[in-house]
Amino acid sequence: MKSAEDMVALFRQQGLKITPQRRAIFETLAEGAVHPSAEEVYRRVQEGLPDISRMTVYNTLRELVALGELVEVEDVSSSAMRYDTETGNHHHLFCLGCHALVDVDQSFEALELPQAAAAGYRIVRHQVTFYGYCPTCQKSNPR
Amino acid sequence: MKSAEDMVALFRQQGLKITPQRRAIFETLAEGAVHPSAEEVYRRVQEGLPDISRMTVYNTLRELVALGELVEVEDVSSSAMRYDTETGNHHHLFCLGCHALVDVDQSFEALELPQAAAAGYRIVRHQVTFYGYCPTCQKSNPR
DNA sequence: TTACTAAACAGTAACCAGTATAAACTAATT
DNA sequence: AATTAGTTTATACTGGTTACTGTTTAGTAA
Repeated sequence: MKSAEDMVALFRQQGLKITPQRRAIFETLAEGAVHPSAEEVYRRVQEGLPDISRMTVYNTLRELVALGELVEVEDVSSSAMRYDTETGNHHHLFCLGCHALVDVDQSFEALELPQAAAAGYRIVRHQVTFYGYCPTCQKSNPR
Repeated sequence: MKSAEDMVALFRQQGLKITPQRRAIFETLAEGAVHPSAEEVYRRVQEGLPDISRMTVYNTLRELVALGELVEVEDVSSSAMRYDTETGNHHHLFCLGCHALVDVDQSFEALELPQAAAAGYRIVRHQVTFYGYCPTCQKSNPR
C-alpha cells in the first residue's frame, strides 16, 4: 500500500478533490489492517471524524479500486467484500473456520494457462487461494 | 455434476427426505447452467413448480454444499454467490468485463505451499482464478 | 479575498441476497 | 391409517451496499 501522501498526489493528478474525509480514509488504510471490510474502514475513520458518512467511505474505496490502489477480495461465506491494500502479486490463505485471510508472499509466476485453455481471454492477473484451517481452528474442528 | 437420480439416492442415504421440490431442484441443477446463482436456480425451478419458496431453494443448495455436491464460488463484484456443479479439481477464468465465469480443466496439482508459508494451516484445497477479458469484452474494453 | 462551480458530503430510504422463526404440511415408517 | 420427524412456506428481518437529494466545500480564477 502506498502512503497517504501518495494517494493524495494520485487523486490530485486525476483531478479529484482532496477532502479531509478522503485524507482520513487514506491514512486509515495506510496504517491499518491488510484486508479490512468497508465497514471496518468506516469504523476506524469514524474515530477521528465522527460525522463522516458511510457513503463517503464506500465511494472513496470504490475510487481507489478503480485507480488500482486497492483490490477487492471475497470473503467466502461472510457476504462482505474486503479490500486488499497489497496490490502486488501475492496470494491468499483463507481459514474456513474463522475466516481469517492471510497473505502469502509466495509467487506462482509460472502459473500460465495454455493458449487453448484461455479461450481467447486476455489475462490480466491470477489469484491463488488456499482454503484450510488455521492452527486454532484445527483444534476446535478436528479431523 | 451427478444426475438428479444420484442426488436422490444420496439424500435418501443420508436420511433426508425426497420431496417434489427437492427433486425439481436436482433436475434443474443437473440440466442447467454450470455456475448459477441461487436466484437463477429459484427462477428455473419456479417454471415447473410455481409455488416453491425461495427458502427451500436456499436450504437445498446449502445441503448440497454440505454434502460436497456443490461448491460455492464467488462472483467478484456482483454480491451473489454462485454454485459450481463441477466439484472436481478445476479452476476459473473470470471476465472482468461481463462477469462470465468459465471452467478451466487444467489442473495445478503441483501447487503447494512450502511448510513455512502455510503458517500452520491444514490446507484442504486451492483454487486458481484467472482474471481477464473475454474476446467480446476485449473489443469494447480495448487496451 | 471573494465568488463561483463542479465535486463531494451527509443522511435517509431503499435494495438485494440471504437468514431466522414458527406454523402448517408431508414423506417415510409402523 | 396413524405417527413423527423432517420439510416447506410465509413473513419478517438482517447486513452490506447503493440511490437519491439537498447541502457543503475544494479548487480555481477574478
